[in-house]
Amino acid sequence: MKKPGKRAGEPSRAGNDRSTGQTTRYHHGDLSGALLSAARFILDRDGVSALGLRPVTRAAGVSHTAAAHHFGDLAGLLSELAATGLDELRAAIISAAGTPRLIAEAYVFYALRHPHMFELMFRSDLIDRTSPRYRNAASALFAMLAGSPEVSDHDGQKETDGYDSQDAARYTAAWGLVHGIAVLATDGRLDPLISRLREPMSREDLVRQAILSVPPFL
Amino acid sequence: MKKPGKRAGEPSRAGNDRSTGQTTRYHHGDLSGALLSAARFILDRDGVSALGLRPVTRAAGVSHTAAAHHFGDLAGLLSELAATGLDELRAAIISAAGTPRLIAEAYVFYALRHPHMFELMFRSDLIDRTSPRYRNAASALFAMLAGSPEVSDHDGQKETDGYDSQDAARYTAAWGLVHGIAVLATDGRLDPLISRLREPMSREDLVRQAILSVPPFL
DNA sequence: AAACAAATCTTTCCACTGGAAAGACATCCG
DNA sequence: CGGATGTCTTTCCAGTGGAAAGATTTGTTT
Repeated sequence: MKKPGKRAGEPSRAGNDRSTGQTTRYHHGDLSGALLSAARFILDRDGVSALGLRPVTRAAGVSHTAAAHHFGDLAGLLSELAATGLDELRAAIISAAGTPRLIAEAYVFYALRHPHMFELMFRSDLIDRTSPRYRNAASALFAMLAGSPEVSDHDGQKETDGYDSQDAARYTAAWGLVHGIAVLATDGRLDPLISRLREPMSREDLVRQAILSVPPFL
Repeated sequence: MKKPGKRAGEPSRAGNDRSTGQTTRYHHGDLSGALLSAARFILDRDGVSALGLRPVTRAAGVSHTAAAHHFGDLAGLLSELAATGLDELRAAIISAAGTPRLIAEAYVFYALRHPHMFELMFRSDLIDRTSPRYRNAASALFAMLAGSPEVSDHDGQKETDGYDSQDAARYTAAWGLVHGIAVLATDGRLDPLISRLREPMSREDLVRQAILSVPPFL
């Protein structure tokens, strides 16, 4: 019943590879990396909904179950991909470091430059937030936005009581503001408003003005 | 090749109905309504990801293609469902009418009370935003949040030049703030922060304080 | 070097999805 | 009564993610 088949071909080569003249071996060498870059390519081009297990593995030239060994399941793969996005966002914020206003702009503009990645980063239904890779990237990013809770020095041993209520409230408001603007802008929710503007304005200009219109960011 | 089959049964009854003793007729009578309430029930209980064509139709006791005639496709059904959510949100805002701060709270608290519906309302990949029902509900809601652009009276005939830039910026910021807080809160993104709070606080309290921490809402 | 163990990828299969196409049934309208 | 029309069902199809087991390469141990 089982055909060992494998139509006649070079015995030491496995998959037919596309575009490159490289001979694809049975063991890919760096399949997880290849899958991640294939996924990134598809994400940027076709959006989150195109990030299937089969499309991605097909683009990498392997069978659709090949990813399981490296990432467990689709959510595992997407979690790592999303984590790289969180790292990119954090890097963008760091390089724009300075005033809160610049940080806010960096957050929103990253989303505008990478709308699909930004969407993926917060699609909790697609990713596994408990994945270590994602957890670390997420807490690193949000620690940068909020700062760490103050540490009190008790007899030389440092310990923290956690965030102050007012700080937490301000942090929530700030994050909510930039995140909300980013979500609305990347989802095209502001376009009806933009099209009814007295004098024309780009998305970028509108969100910049919006950030500037909030007193703490002035 | 085709078996007219239909195993022996009562000739004038079509589907086996569940729970109720009602005899389900071939023509349902109000299938679109039944599908919408079944979808709403599933949405509230199991979340957006459970909103499949087959689960919903199954719950309504009809075949999985029965919805096509009424809604076209799944996106059509979900668009109508999301539109009812937009209407609910608008109603909540109206009933809380008054200060901008109360409007902001109404927006966020509706999301906290109906997190799955709130998610669906803004899942552009699942719904058809060009659907008339959704379009109307959306513009009605957002017109209420932003108000209409000022009308200038030119010789008795009213006309509008569109929104002023500053108004649009403030509107974007306000909407972004409440929307962002709602998204982050309903998605559990604030929970790590809450758990590290010095004195314990509920989600509701945190978002309320967050809104209050923004000067325009004071 | 040979034998064995472990890692990596493929094949095959399964349950599930949304939708197209066509048939069956009910109701309305002349 | 007799279509015509609207409504629902049956059947089929191309997809999806993943489980299970086989094939193949690499590493490890003797």
